[in-house]
Amino acid sequence: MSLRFALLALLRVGPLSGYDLQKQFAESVGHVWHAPDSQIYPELRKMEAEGLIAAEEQPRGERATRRVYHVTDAGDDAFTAWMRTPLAYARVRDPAHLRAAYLETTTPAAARDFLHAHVAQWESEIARWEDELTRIDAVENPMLARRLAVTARGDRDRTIAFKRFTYEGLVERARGEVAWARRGLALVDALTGPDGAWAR
Amino acid sequence: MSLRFALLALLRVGPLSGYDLQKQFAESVGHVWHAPDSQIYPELRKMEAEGLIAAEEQPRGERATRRVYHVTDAGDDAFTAWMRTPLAYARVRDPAHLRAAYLETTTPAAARDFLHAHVAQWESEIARWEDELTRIDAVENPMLARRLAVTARGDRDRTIAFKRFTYEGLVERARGEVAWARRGLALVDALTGPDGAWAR
DNA sequence: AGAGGCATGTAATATGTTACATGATTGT
DNA sequence: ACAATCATGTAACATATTACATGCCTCT
Repeated sequence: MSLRFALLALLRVGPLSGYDLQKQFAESVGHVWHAPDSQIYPELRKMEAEGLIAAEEQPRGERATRRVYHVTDAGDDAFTAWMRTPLAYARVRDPAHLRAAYLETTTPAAARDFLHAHVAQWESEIARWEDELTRIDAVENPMLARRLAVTARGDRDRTIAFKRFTYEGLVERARGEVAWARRGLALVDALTGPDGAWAR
Repeated sequence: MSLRFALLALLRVGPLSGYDLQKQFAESVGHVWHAPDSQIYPELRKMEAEGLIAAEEQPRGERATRRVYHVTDAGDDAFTAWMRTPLAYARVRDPAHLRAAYLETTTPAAARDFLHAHVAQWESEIARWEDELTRIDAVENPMLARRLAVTARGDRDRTIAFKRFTYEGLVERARGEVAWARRGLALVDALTGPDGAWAR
């Protein structure tokens, strides 16, 4: 359900072809809401059918065409309406915490592997998001630059402020995950005997 | 994919009917991995077809029967194998952070509503999980009590320790969400003019 | 002529959500 | 007799994942 609003958010900045959209997606909203190309193209068609966006076909070379999408008034309304609607929170469904709850059923080695992987996973996400943060500060992100170009002076600070707010939140959450997993590693150590098996 | 392992984790403690399982689920693993009844019953049938669990039909009154499931050796193997397998991390897909990234496109009032709802959402989760934590300490949780009853003395501490570890992690993460949203509220205040609209 | 990127998808499968449906049994 | 709760699902739909498929255009 959120995918279409992520797409609308990008298209509201200016028209884009499906391909461009998909590329930009990966390096902006994609950090927050991942979607593969194979989901984006069909969703664009559906949104077109529902009148939220419209395509302009542009010739590309002799035979090929590309479809450049723009947001319709209906699409704009749908987006702003969504922004005013309470979010539907999904129930918790978290594989890492599910596994954590049963770590005593496996070996200390497997428990450590899991926790190390958790640290690595979130550290790599932190790296991506911090990278985004520095690019936000430098206004290097292509999508953000386009956005700021069409944005009135007074709005720029807000746009940047909420981007920073968003990514800082993600980074902090990820740091929490890392800290949690490290505490888990300490716990495994504390529960392990000198022979490497669980202490008795 | 994780649902079946959540179910196996519960059934490994001892046989349960689909109904009992579903009830216990809601107040143990369900805090970590939510699933509605309508997903549990079919999954049990699938797991039975795959030989991970087996059902024993018990008469209930004159006409009715209940199917009591237990874990087979194959199911036990599947569970321990899963515990040793690296977790597949899903890509980030987070509606709240998606919306946060575009808060400048709505009114300050709508932004505040969203952030207040975020605080409320996570505070209610915190309450549930902290409740679980006190019940873990009191060994009041029926599922945990059953589990400890079939668990050798030395394993009890570990079982409890990892449960605590899991729920503490959830609570901390949720606290992070609350703190983040509160910072967002302060940010909205800072960006709002005396007329209640965005400052220019 | 060939590589790399532009451009757009389909198909099959898995997973999850929502709403609906039905009837038996037990305790009051 | 009736309510609560035990007990087990089906159907329809929405969403997401993975793998595969196809062909043009531009630059070297």
